[in-house]
Amino acid sequence: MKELEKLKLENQLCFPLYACSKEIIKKYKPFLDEIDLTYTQYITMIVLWDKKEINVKELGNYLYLDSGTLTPVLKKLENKKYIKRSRSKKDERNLIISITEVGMNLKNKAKNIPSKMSNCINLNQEEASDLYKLLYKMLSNFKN
Amino acid sequence: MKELEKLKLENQLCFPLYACSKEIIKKYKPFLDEIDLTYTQYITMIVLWDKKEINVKELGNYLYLDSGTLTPVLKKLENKKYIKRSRSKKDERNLIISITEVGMNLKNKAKNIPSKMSNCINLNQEEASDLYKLLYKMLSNFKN
DNA sequence: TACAATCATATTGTATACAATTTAATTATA
DNA sequence: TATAATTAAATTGTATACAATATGATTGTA
Repeated sequence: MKELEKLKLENQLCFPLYACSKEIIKKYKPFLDEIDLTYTQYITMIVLWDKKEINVKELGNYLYLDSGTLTPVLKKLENKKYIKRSRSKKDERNLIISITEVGMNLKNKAKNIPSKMSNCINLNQEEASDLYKLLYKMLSNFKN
Repeated sequence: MKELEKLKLENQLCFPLYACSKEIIKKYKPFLDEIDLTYTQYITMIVLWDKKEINVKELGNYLYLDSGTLTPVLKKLENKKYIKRSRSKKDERNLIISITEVGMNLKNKAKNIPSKMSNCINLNQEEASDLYKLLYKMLSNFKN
């Protein structure tokens, strides 16, 4: 393909990635509205439902987000009483995020969201699995 | 898979899509900095390099963006003299975006960006092609 | 032809993202 | 052990995104 051909929207891999990501996140909205979470807040809670306790840096490693994004998100989740923010006593630089009981209870309300989302995506099991593998292969390259 | 298993970051298709999209856009940054464009401005210019003239609604259909996002982006591109914004005489509701000569000249400076980006992605031709097809299959489902 | 409905864009408000910088704490080292 | 270097979060500034609403133009229709 010529250089100028490659410079078209339909010939760039990044564009459908960017558009798909946004469109799927829009599909989440009605489900997430029911439990009063944004997508970013949702993926944060997903990590916390699993880990219970984590500092901002580690959380950012999981989510590919930095403190500039996470600080305001975490403050909002704290206002909603889903998490607590407290400094580590061992190392005062670290902010420990821990899930509250209210936050833990939210998991039960969220548990059917993945199934609902699967229904919004027109890929079969195999296609979804292929896509998943390709995306994680790319992601592995970006780590660090 | 159990419902609660699905509620993990590594079991949701949307998350790697969201993370990959952001990480690739970050990879564009040094190349786009050289021609003083953000990613959103870049994909806007890509459409204009091809179409030369288009209204906001149509542009939004290509980019999966609405006027709330595009209006400020287009004003910035106009400030940089890459495009002109003018109302259609046939239908004053339509804002016609047209590329300037300066804007058209930018295409030459941008033409090697796709090749540079390909080098940042650790997928071979076949994998990239598979990924591309899966993403466009998903996207087709979101149109409208 | 009034005027209701629709349409295209702009505006407002909220929530990310992220680069760059700042602040405060900890660690390494002269 | 002072202090330089490093680290973790927070802050600042800029640029999206998008829902909801407003505005002005056009179209459909009673």
